[in-house]
Amino acid sequence: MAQTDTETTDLTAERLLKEAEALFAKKGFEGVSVREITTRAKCNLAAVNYHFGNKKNLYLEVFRCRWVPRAKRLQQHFKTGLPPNPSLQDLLETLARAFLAGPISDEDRCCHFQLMSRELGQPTEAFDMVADKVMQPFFAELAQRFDLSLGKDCEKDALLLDLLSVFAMVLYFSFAREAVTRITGHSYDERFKSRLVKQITAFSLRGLQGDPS
Amino acid sequence: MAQTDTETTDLTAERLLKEAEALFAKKGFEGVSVREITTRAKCNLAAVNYHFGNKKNLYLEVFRCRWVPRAKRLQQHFKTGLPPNPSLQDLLETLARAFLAGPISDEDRCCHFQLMSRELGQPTEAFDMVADKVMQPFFAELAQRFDLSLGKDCEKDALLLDLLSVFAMVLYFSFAREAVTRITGHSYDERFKSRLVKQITAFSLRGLQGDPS
DNA sequence: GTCTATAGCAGGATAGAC
DNA sequence: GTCTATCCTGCTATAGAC
Repeated sequence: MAQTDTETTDLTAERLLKEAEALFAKKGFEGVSVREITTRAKCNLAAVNYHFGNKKNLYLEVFRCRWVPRAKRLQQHFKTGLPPNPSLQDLLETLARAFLAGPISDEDRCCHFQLMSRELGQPTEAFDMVADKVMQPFFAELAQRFDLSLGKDCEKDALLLDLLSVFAMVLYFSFAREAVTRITGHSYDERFKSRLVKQITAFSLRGLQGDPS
Repeated sequence: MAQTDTETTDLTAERLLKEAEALFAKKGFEGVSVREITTRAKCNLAAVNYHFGNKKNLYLEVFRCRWVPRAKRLQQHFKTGLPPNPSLQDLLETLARAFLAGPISDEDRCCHFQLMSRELGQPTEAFDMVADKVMQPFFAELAQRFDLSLGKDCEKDALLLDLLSVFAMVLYFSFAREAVTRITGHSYDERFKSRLVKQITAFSLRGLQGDPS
């Protein structure tokens, strides 16, 4: 019912955003044509320019309207999935599971991390938004939570590098599926994804605290 | 002196490969035009088609003639950098240092990992070559070396996942420099790169063996 | 808000002179 | 082996009918 003026009930624009996201993730900004996007979205070639002004702005809106909200949802899922007084292992396992096997479709997950890794390697304007709205606040919050569980002997700097290391694994196992499959021989079924969550949890738990016993 | 017939003294082709690699790494295959490559290589537009047939084949030759040899050099540097009876820490530190601060220019290093991460996320024909000629043999060799240092209680499967986890960090800290800089506030000077080597070594050492004491 | 039609340009590739 | 000139396709973006 109540809707802002910028986000009216515009099914065409929604379809465009959806298809554009999938294609940008798969082929990159330059690898996709407006024609391909509009064809897939079953609308007219001119629709991109009408709704978003130009191709580049469509790309930015994909991040604004789809990527950032999904990232927030994943963060939320992590938070609500935590037990009351989470141990370090709880934190790591809930985190890994939220990102690797969280409450979104596998297709969306691939899409999400593909777009992310493209921006990580080749930052554009979208990266600024992601860094400000998603990465910085989330890492700040994570740092706090882990700080509590780790005791007092860790400097801020070291903790951030540790968190980045954990994040590196999450990202790698999400976006380099083909390579992981080649090396390990496993395909990404539910069983293997669960195995990966355990791997990241166990490896990081030891990595973070040194001695688990 | 002795030269194969496919790799004659062709300075233009060399320049093309060099400039093409830098541009493909920076902007991706679709983001670069043949015109841009030939302009940078200070040669004629037709040179790409004359020497390599077409743009796609130039991309493949970049991997064949530059990427794979560089990867082999890095692997070699890792091997010769190891002490006679390497401990687990020796293995990890030498490995991390070879890739993060090894015997190539920083420009080449960025280039190398950018191309790699593009192929990891979006495998093309080049990925097959890299997987067969570089990844598979290197991981097999690493698995052997780490197996010796770790004792008998590790299954092959778990070891591979551990190695992939280490590799995930190496890759992430190499190709996501912008994000790492935003989160940590550090720029990639020699000091910070050394810090990263220590981080990966220490984190992985604990992650791999559980109890460092 | 959606369409067709098209302007205007940049892209990869090639032919043929030198 | 290198050049110029050019073909032709495909692209983004826009104008204007409906």
